[in-house]
Amino acid sequence: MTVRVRIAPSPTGYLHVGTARTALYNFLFARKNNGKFILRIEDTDVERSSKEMTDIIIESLKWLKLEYDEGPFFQSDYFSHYIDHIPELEKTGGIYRCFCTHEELEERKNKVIEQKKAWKYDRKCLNLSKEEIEKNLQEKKPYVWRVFIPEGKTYFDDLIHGRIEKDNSEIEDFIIVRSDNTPVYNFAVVIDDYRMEITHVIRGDDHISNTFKQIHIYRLLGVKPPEFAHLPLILDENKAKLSKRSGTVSVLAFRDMGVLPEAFVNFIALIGWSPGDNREILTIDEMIELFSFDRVAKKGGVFDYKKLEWMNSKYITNSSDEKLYELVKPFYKEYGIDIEKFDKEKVLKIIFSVKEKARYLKDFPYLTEFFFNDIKEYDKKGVEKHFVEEKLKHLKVLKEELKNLDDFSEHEIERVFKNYVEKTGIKGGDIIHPTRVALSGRTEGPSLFLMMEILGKDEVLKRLTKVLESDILKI
RNA sequence: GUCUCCAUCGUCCAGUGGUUAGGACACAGCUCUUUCAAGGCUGCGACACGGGUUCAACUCCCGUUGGAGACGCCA
Repeated sequence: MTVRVRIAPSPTGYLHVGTARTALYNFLFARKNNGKFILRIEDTDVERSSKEMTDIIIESLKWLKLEYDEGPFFQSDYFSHYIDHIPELEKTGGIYRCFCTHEELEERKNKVIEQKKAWKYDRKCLNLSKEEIEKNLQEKKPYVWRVFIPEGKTYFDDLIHGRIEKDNSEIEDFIIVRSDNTPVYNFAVVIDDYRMEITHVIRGDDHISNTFKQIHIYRLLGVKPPEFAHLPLILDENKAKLSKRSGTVSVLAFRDMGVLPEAFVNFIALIGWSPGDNREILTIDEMIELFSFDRVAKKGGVFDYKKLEWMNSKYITNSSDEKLYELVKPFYKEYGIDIEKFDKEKVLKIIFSVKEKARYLKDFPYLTEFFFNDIKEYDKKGVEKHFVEEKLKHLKVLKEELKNLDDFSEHEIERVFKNYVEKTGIKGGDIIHPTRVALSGRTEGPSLFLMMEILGKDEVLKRLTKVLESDILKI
């Protein structure tokens, strides 16, 4: 039997980090087993669902490169299919009409809660006589369909947790069809998973309590339930379920701050799963190769932004300059720099010069701004510390030596500096720091000699002259 | 409150009866060096508690405590 799994987000918000990881594990499991990975949009809540959100989900999945084999399917396209199963379910005697109104329910519920007891539907409509039902129907009283839960125990063997069991007395006669004749989630899921021949339901463990209910629907349908794998949740720093309140949870927000999709996928894969050894950096193919449910943790894991940052910086340094060039382009644009207007070879060198320092793609423009624009202001502390008479006088001499340098390359420049230091006996820093501030306005940045090579002889001399002849000295 | 799930460094993972309990992030320090959010090295730091089972428990069982999740005509 071919493995068929699905990711079933509801388009009521952005694609959540947790949903992304669930999608990833589904994807890995499908690829590992040569199965199919299917996208199904759970939009039975018509009021809260929207087209825009659906597009965002698809875009997010695309960005993560979690390509689905089938879909997207929309539950709203199948409303009638779900309801079609009602007569057959009714025949089993396992479901019944409930005419209780919200108000009645609320009232009875409050009474029970006042007594500090757990509320469960009290089955008021379970034993309605045929006549009463007919009468209600005649009066066009709205009703919902509920599933009758018999005595006994409900259990399933979870691929991650092992057997999970619950006494049926803890499960209420839940609703599967609303009074407006639309299916409620638990019902739609079962019908869809059945209809789509889903073999493995891989989802967050916040669905465990739903699973018990769904098993009863399968029972009434006379269908064997799929395998279940309930993933531990992703937590925030307070160890609560990661939610909008916790901070950034939208997958696209990570893209927009310059996280590489490969880094993101690698990072979330490792929350709740391990390749079996101490590897941290893995390609998607390695993950597919190594994926298995017995390497999935039972315990929820905290989303550690610092580690994501570290991992992203690793991926950035390991990316080629050419690839980075394309990735970084929009971030420069947003910063007001059109890198395409500059010599590409030069830009590639610029990217190379800082890629080990960047944590996010969005760091690049700031880190390299002085290559593209004139220096607007010099770091105050740097000026105080390095633009002092005795250091600048060396700078003046050095400038002349640089002027005579024909091969303005990193190594030749370095040689000039080394020679000068040797000749005069001053410390390297005494000349290097002032130069850096003069050329970039900053006290930190890429390797100085490489920076000078990239800037080019003319620009270097120009910037040095500007400092040496300006009134910065008189501060 | 009821039910369910869970429990190794601050965090993410290894460890499946006998280990000096391992790696990574973070943190601290040292170092390299021309700076740095980079590199290198070192350090700090955990088996929640109590009972069993066993020659032997971080590992198995039970309980306690703690945490989380679910308790919608939401998904």
